[in-house]
Amino acid sequence: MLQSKLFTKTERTFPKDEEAANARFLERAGFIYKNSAGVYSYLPLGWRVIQKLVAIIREEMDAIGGQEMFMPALHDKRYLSATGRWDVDVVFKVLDGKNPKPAFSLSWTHEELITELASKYVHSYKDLPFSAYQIQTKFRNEPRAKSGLLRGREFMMKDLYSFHRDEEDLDRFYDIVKEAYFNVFKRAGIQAVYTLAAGGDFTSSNTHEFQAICPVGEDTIYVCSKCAYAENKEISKLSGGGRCPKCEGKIKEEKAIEVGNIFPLGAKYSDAFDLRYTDEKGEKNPVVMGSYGIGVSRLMATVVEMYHDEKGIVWPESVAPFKVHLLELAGASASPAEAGRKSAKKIYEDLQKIGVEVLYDDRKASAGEKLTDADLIGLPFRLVVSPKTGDKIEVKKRNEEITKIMSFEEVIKLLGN
RNA sequence: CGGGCUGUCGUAUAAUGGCAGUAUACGUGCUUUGGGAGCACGCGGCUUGGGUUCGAUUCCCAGCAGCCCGACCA
Repeated sequence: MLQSKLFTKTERTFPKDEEAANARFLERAGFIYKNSAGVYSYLPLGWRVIQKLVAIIREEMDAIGGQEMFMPALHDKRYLSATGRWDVDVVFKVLDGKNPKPAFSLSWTHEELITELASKYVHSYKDLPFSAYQIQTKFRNEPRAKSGLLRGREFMMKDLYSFHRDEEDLDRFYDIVKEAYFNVFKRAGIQAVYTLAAGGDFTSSNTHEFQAICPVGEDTIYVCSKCAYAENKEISKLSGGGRCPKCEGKIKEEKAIEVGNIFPLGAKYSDAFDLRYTDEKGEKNPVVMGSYGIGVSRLMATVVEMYHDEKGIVWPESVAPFKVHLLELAGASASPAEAGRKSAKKIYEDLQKIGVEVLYDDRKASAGEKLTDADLIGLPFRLVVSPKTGDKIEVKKRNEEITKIMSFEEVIKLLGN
């Protein structure tokens, strides 16, 4: 992509009032735009990051047999009424201009919808198990949106739902999802702690959360410094300085961001929508369900919280909007052929040919501005072409201080893996 | 929802009960070019409503909005 064509621009200053690093950097660098508190637009750079995360999540969900689908954001009142969740505080209710009372809500979760639609197709034990997921917008009227993308009123979520004949089969799949989730977070550069937690409005069972330890996190967890066993403070009887119930290791209290969770739902939703199957003996049984969420936009914010320095974001390669930031400093394109060197434009085109994603800063701007922007935007590799580099290219990794001078062939070798 | 802080050009800020200034961004021109270049000219602003006052961007009250703390939080 040509940076001169990118319609967004970086700001010279941080947004006032914002304290969370993800809000400060993502807004300043032009990844997101705040329309209202907790309501954001994803701009071209930010949307590419979301797409990288979505691709990772999709691969891991597909790998465990999850079937991708897409459900409505507009929910008829009958769905939430069936489970008593119509009057939950966070529900946005929609007036349609004719009916004086709201008859629809905006999607805050999809258990009701998928359970009802599953009841159309599931009749026999032969139809089980299966799982389906979607990546969609959730709306929750949070009493206090905060910390940039960490707690929004509108946000993006991957939600997976699984359907089983009994608890044993649910438990089996639960562990499979657990491993898939660890893969997702690891690939995104996030080390997550598997944490025992409560189920809130979703289930009365204990649940598990994937917590990224981080000072701006809203949750408090107790985690064993030896075996990483963890419990959320909201249900825990542990305390900081205590001993781990599993291995006697020392328990530490940590602030953490909940980046994902997995819930055993039992038959709560199946009962509400009469989702039952006939077993081998001809008897009808309720379908046992699980639901599994990953906050995609929150995950993006978490990556920024984990990977930034005073100059800007330091994207892990797996989720960076582009792999390479190619800077052409003034004078470099004066007469490349004459000087016997490859023009920045040619380098840009050749890298694209071999599939390297490049943001090419072809703007008429000072060296200082381009270098500062490169640090702020934070792509993994910075290539500089200038009169000083001659027929070579200067290469710097965003997460390292050293710069190297390389030939184009050496750059290809470095990037082409 | 309770508490606190804050609302001034696009952005970030200053001052002020009576002409609202600076930086940057933006436009034009010229000169520049390795860590947010220089000069000149230009464009552009006081959150809304009420009150006090001869006069309010400024003081007071309320609303709205944003951030932070708390409550809440799959």
